[in-house]
Amino acid sequence: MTQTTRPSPEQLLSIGEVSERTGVAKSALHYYEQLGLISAERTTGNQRRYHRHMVRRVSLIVVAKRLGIPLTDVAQALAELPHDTKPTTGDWRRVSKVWRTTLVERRRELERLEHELTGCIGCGCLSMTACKLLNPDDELGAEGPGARRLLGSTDASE
Amino acid sequence: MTQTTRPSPEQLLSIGEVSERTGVAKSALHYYEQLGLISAERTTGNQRRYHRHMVRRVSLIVVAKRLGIPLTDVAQALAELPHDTKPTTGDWRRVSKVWRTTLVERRRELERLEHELTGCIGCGCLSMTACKLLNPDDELGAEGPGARRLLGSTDASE
DNA sequence: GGTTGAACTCAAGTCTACTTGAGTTTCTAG
DNA sequence: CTAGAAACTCAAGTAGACTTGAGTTCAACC
Repeated sequence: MTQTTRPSPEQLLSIGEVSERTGVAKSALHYYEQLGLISAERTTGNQRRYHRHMVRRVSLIVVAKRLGIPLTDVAQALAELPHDTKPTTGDWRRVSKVWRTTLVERRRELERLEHELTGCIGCGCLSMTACKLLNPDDELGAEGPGARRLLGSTDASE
Repeated sequence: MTQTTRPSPEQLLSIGEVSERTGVAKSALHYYEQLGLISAERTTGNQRRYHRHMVRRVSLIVVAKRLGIPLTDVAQALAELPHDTKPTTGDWRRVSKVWRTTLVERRRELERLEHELTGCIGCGCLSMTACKLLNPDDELGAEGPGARRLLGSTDASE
């Protein structure tokens, strides 16, 4: 890649267009801008004009939301991307890696829970103490607050 | 299982104890009760006394929250469990199944995203149109709002 | 050049999920 | 019996993520 793109007009998008393409309400786009997640140029008449690459940022925000990642975290991740210029492959790569790590962590958590639930259903242990999912209280209660078993001990890494 | 438990006093728990065992703040427990997610008996002096099985309900609530499931949905799932008596294996089994379905769905979604991101990282396609994750706009924009590619085409089956 | 749809700003409102505070009562250990 | 910890209720506040509304300005087509 690194195709030497000429400084073309790079057709800018209005907020309405970005909203349509991403499925995100205009008001939400305003909000994201307030939080510094996205940005836009302005016409002489003060209307927003988005670079095409902003659509990608918005898409990533949507994904993150879908995964329950708070906007502040998203902001952190996106902070690595330049607002003003088209992000390079390397830029995206960095962000992708961070994202992927988050995804993998979440998936692991889900799998753990899924496994435990499956176990419960399979073994019919639900009524008694053997079930890890539903009985984190008895053995673990003494260790202090927090449903450790349930949440998995994701202590450090996060 | 199905061990014929005598109608023992079944040591009831105070709100403080439930809070400690589950790691959920007392105020949150009050709140959950308001929403009908949990319930408790009362002493003659009007203090809450929880049955042990309520700890499990709370634990499930915690899990659901962790998965980003809104409390209203949790309420629906828990609606199948009796408040007043100890849920039977069958009761839990039903809830577990619903839960597991949700888990599986979420995990699939994550995996899809993970896969796409991995592809992006692996092939270095991020700069151009081939990347499904970051380019849902160009080809799909014409189809109307919504980041379809990103969210996966969760049309029918699920 | 006028009108109409799209945008703009800024303040306020909404919804979820709780937390905090005030003032009061109950429980439990000494 | 009494002091202090723990609970209780009810109202109000908070934080995140937006939406809604009011009043105003642009932009684009006929």
